Amino acid sequence: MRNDELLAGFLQEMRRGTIIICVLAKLRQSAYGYNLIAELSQTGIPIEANTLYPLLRRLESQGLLKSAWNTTDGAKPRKYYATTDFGLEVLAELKKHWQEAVHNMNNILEDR
Amino acid sequence: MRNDELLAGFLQEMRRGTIIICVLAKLRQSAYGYNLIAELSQTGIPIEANTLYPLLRRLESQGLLKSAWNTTDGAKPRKYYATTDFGLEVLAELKKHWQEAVHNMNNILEDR
DNA sequence: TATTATAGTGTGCGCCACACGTTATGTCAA
DNA sequence: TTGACATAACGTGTGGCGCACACTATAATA
Repeated sequence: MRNDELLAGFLQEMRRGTIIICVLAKLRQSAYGYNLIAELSQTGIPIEANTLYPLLRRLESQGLLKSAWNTTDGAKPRKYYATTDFGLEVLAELKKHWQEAVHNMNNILEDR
Repeated sequence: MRNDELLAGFLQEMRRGTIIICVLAKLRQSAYGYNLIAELSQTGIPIEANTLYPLLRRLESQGLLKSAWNTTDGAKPRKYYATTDFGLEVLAELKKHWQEAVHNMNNILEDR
């Protein structure tokens, strides 16, 4: 396997665990899928639509997100998602662990 | 599903992408599996033996690690692994992307 | 003989990406 | 005007990969 293919795989794995925390954090302000993809992309966190949509549904089924269709403004129906209170609790926990992880990683990376 | 079960799953996902970079970094000094587990655990990065062993083999098959049995000192045979030059290159790339990811994550987490 | 150190395998499950499908809205030209 | 095409927005089915769990195996040591 070529160098860049290998790397691409690893980076994908790296993103994998962080996507959830990104989504929960972003959806403290409600947004719809298509929009979220653009915003995350802008912030340097690319995510495929085919990855995000199932993720949103999963997080909702776990009670971390709530959703509502917005068809009122006469246009394309959009499904707005937002983080629930429970989601915020989980986010806080994840954030804590994330920061610890970053700290630990830095130790290992800088070590010798 | 209960709160802590959910969290445990997410944290596992979070570790998932970082394990490779930890292993590559740690094995700049050669070590054997059982030992590595202890060292990583000490640094706050727990990893299951059943996870690490296949990982080491995979990374070796990808040319990122090299291994050698040490049976010389008359004791339990230990398989020492160490990061190859190629592995070091990949590590450098991963490190770069990791630091970017941390930066991006911080933006999202602190935002608003 | 039991425990611990050390390495390994087989299986199930979850998640991401790829490919594809679907509906609705705008838009531009014949 | 209308048909063709792009694009916004949401969705599903499938494959592959990697982690964890449970388990096996061997050597040393107490």
